Amino acid sequence: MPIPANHSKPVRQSAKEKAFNQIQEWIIDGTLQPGEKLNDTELAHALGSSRTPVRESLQLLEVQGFVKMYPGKGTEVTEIQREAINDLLPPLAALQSLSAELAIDHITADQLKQLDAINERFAQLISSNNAYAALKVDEEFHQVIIDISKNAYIKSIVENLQAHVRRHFFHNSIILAERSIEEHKAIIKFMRDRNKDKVAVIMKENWLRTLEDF
Amino acid sequence: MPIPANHSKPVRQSAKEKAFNQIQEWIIDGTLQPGEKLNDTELAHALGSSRTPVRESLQLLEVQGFVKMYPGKGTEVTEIQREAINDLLPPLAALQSLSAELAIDHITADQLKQLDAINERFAQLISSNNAYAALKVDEEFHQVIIDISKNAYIKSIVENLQAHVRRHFFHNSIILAERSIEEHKAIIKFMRDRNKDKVAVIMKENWLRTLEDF
DNA sequence: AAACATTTGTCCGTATGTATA
DNA sequence: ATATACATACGGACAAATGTT
Repeated sequence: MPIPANHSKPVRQSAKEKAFNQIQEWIIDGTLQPGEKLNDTELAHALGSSRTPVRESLQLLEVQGFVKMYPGKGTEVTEIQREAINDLLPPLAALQSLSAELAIDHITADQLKQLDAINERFAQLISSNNAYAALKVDEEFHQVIIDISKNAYIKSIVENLQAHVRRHFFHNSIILAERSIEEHKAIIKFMRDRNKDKVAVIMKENWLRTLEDF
Repeated sequence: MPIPANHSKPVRQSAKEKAFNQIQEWIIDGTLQPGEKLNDTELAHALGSSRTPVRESLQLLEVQGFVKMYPGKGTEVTEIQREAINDLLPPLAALQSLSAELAIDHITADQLKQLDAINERFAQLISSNNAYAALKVDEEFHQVIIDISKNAYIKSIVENLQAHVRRHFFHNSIILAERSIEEHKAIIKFMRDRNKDKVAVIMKENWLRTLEDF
């Protein structure tokens, strides 16, 4: 009897990881509303675990800025102001821009083609008005560049900031404009040309324009 | 009986905070060596607490990149390669540079004077070869700018990255050159002139030069 | 292969602290 | 102001997982 070869990842998820991922998702998609009070006993019950994994997850979520813990008092989901995006995008733009510059030192022809392919998918989702799927593919595009740039610090910081962007998407209907398609093409072109200055400029614009589009 | 007015901060430090700060300090100053295996029971004993606060602290330290936890196996202090500073400084430089630009929109005359004063202290510590104290005052200089820029995302990210820089100071004897004094003066000048482009450039240089000085 | 030793992961009870009546 | 109710912070014990002999 042939055993299925693609047992992919028997990633045993610890109760803590499960709790973390679930609570984070609930906060991002709005199931848990901004300002909502979080009771660890309740959450533990809802997740079928004890309070410990919930508590540990909440602490990690606090570091990421999704909840605020008032010691001895309570824990609540952080508020989300529309204007917070003004604080969020500039550092994200700066790091993505830097990442693109750094990626130029490592990028291969195959990887450039991969970026082309991702941007194709992105374009199709935009034209079919599938906004959320488009956002996820946009994230993928930028994550590939970050992986290529091989900088673990940037990678983890950007992952965190992008989670916040995703939350704004749900709450304040951020949308990605068609113009991003062309900007992505330009980014790929300048990376192919090994033009650090230009790729940095356009990458920054690509992110900051989201602000102007409000 | 007059009660001392400077009861400074009756900051109730929770056991978790105490554990976190102590362990982080031990890692940064090298008391806990890179690669060292951490046993939470031992640490708890050393800190006079139970495993819970230690465990929670270790999880936060993992997010910050100071330890690595292998589920079910063990926890160890992350290695520190001299070359890691090459990954660390570029994003830090980019964010500090951005922060200086943003600060220009808010900075007051008083705050500019405050920066002058800090740089004076910095210069004295450099000339008296007090390297670690100089590093701390340098951090203070940049933290003031970050506070002025009023961007919570940048603030928390930079705090984390600076903790790593401090660790490199202890392990690989990073030193701050006298040239930093003049660069700080230039930064203050350009902020006074509200010249965003120039302050961004010199701020970035101020951080990246640390790399070149090796 | 199986049982052991060690360390982490989880559970839950209790103490402590905070807010409300 | 005191007491009461409630949620968290912490502690200690048990369970699960890993590596070893």
